[in-house]
Amino acid sequence: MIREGVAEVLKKLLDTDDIPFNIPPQRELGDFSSAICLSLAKQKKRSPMKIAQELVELLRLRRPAYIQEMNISSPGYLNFKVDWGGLAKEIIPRVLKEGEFFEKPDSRLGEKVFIEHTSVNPNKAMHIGHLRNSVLGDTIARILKWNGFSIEVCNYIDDTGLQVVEVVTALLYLDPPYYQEGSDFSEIWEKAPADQPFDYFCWELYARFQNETEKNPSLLAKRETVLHQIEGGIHPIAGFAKELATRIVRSHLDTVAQLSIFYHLLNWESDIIARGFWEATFELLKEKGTLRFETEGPNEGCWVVPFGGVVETSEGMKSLDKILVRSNGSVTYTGKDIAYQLWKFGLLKKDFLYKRWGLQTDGEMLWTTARDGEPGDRLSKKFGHADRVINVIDTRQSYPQQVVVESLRKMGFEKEANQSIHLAYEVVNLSPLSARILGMEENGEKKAYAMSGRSGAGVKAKDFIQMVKQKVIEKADHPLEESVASALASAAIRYYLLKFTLESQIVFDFDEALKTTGDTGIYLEYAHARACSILRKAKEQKIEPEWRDDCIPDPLTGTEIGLLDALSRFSSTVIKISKTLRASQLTEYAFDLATSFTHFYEHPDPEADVQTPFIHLQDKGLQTFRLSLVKAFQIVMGNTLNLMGMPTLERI
RNA sequence: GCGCCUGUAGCUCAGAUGGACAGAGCUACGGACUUCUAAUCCGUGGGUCGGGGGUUCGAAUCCCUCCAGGCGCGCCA
Repeated sequence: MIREGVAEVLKKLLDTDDIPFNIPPQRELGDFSSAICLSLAKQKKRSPMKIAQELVELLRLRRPAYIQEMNISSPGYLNFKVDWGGLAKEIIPRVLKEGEFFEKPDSRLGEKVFIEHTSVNPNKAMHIGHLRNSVLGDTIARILKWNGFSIEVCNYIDDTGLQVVEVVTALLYLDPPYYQEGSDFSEIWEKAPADQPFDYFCWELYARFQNETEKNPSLLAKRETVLHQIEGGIHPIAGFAKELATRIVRSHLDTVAQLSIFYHLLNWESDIIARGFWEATFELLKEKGTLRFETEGPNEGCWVVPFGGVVETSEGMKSLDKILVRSNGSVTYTGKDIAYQLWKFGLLKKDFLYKRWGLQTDGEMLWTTARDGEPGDRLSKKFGHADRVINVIDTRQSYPQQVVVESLRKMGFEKEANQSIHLAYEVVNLSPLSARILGMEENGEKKAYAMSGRSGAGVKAKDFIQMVKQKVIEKADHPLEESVASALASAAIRYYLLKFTLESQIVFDFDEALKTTGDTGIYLEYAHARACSILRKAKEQKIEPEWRDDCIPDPLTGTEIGLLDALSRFSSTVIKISKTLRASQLTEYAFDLATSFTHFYEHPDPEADVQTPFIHLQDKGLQTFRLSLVKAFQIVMGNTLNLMGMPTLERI
């Protein structure tokens, strides 16, 4: 609010886009400053001090909002002192009045952002690495929605991939009774024990299958058969696989719902195949001249997108070109992904059929693509046809994602290619200690151990949620209600998974992840609940302050100013993140906001020997001001927590 | 071999567009609860920002190079 006002005036005066701001070394110089004159000195061929002097003169005439005083310091810094009283007069009543809509941008009708996240293979339980994906995607969706975009969140279900095939094969043929052609699968389903979650059962089964194939290669032949039966879509095993995947998807949805993560649509790969997306894409690719059929070389007999031909590497000759259709005629994952990306933008003349999956715990309907669904044009809502597409996928898939985007570009869909965003993040690994706790083999040198569904190595998401909940209960100094413990666990986990930058690999360590003090989601919840408690106590004592502009003290104390400053940075922070898509910038802000409040709470009068609780203040004007500031904090903190998908507890 | 990412305090990490003496949490040590919530707060200690060059009035930030680590370069997904 403050800096933006100054920046606006400076931009007009200087005809520049970028106005950098920073904090001066001494508080006496100003509340913030800019080194813009230093960087302009060269191009204007004048001394920075001269430019600064002139600018200050001009700025005094324009009077940017909330600026009390300006000065310059050597070698040419512009320093600004904020009129904190003036800011308080503007911001506090506005927060109180606007509540959850405080600083919310107008909706940008017509701008639709499609976000795909989670997309876990439906053949085993989720682990904490998958959670990072879901939490990132969900948070970005919330932030973009707040910024006025129309959003559609989708979870892609790869139900025809090898991973599902292997679990199906394992369930049918690893242990007796084995599947007999024509049987109704009831005996097969009974193999899953009733006292264990189905996704956990499959987690172990999948890992076991990997081991068993080494001893018993005939299983690989079985796998091959099952693969074709599922791909064909007609054999009863295809139906069985779909049912298995469906059960796992339910488990996944149940898992992420514990962290308040919901979707609009489930997209099944089997439907992409069944609805002929690939055939349409294949025609389009050929029509646009994007594809090449190889008649010689290592890719002989394949349809490829050229990306640099054949090169020599230390491992021999390799092709940089991307194969979309194998020599046996089958389509690769990247091929299907291009088709899917085209659909997301509404560039494909094919569509899914849709039906309702069910109501989610947030009260919203979840839709799914389905063979027996309705055509999209008969629905009240329209899926796909996005202006921008964000795919939340870990960084290991950067190359194939790039291929998808460049293929769109080669097809002439330049605009759509530019609006295709791969939100890449580093994976979650395990610390040596965590790996040891999980019973993984360590080689004693590595700093991080990759989780692996194949070997069954990893911290399962639901286990982790339960552990954090247990820890929260242990660490509390009073008994916690069940719902409060769950809410705190959810907040702690989301915060932990969001606070790292996208490029930062999370080396998961139980001690670190289970922390309940300091820079954690618990701290944020505690600050919010504390504000609620103050307001509740005040109400109980019949103190219900009515805001008046003349209640603003002069001068304000340092901690009051710190809190006002944090409140004023809310909107610019959220707007910035809608561009950078970096959720860690929101946790950073949230922690700063909570810290500012806690400091204000602990030391409202930092210079005084005694700190008087707000509800005991004799000065009713001051009491009104401080309680209003508490209320304003509680609202903005609540809004911030909502954007991160974290609960807003009124008491802990 | 080529490409991408990372290296900041004992540990885990922030430092968008280059700005004034580099920040936080944890840990260690010393303090503060008859009080609006101590899952908190205050204080102390702790750093040649991987090394070396360069650009610049100014570099953790940009360029080059070297070192160390991770990932990718499948007719897997």
